[in-house]
Amino acid sequence: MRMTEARKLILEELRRSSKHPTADEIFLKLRTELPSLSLATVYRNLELLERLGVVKRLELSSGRRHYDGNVLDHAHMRCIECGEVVDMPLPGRGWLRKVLSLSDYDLIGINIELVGICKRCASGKKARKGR
Amino acid sequence: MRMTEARKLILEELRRSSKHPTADEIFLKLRTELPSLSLATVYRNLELLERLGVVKRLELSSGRRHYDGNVLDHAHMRCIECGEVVDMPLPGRGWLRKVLSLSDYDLIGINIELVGICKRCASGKKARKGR
DNA sequence: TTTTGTGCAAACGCTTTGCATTAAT
DNA sequence: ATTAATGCAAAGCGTTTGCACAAAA
Repeated sequence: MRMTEARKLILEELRRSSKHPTADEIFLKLRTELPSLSLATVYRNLELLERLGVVKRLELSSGRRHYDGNVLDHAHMRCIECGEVVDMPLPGRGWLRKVLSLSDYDLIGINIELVGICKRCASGKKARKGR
Repeated sequence: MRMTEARKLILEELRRSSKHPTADEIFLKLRTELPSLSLATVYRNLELLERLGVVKRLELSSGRRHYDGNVLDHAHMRCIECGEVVDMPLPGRGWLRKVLSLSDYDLIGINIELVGICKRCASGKKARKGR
């Protein structure tokens, strides 16, 4: 694996921000620093970084895929108005034990998405940008 | 709202099975009973039934959207090998209270997806069909 | 008879891929 | 020099939509 300019920037961007960006948000952001960058490269690198376990793919119900530079497990809260996503703690061990005992599954991962309206949107102060 | 043949069959199918089908799984299933049915109609009815709160849209990380005839809140466990989805209980109230106190959001809904491998797939007895 | 619902096919939005070219090693 | 990585454009795939027609009410 070669450490290319694109790769480095994408990883830095994910590590730097806590904003859980989508592929094209990353693309638009980095385009200024690396004008030759293409969206396909962003997608390819995100897939690779995810396979390496360096970055986490978030399956939110926004229709788009989000990425997270923080691999430690946590849940997410998404605002249905503006699309903002913030980190939340996981439920306690008790629930997990219950789930495992009920299911007969080998657990690989957990995706927890809380959906709501953030304070700013609730008070009508922020422009709509997501769905 | 008119109770058409298509509508009735789609709703029945969702109520009957605990399989959390996708739009096109429903389409393929009902095609035998109602050959004139089109995929677009399935999509339109699912959206309508969801708006009515009669059916629930599941945001799983399979790339496709699943629907659930059980509107009561519960989590889901998905097998990454065969795509099977089974119901699981929600975490306890304690975690919810913590999340709400930390977030400043008005909570609207919760999507919890556990990802794992079911017993049959783990023992190599079932054919791959999902992702 | 009036609308709502439908089938069809085209459009859409995000993601993936084939291929020729570029650039890390 | 070798081969992974890239840009571009096209293809893919699930979902949505415009429109003329069909069928509930």
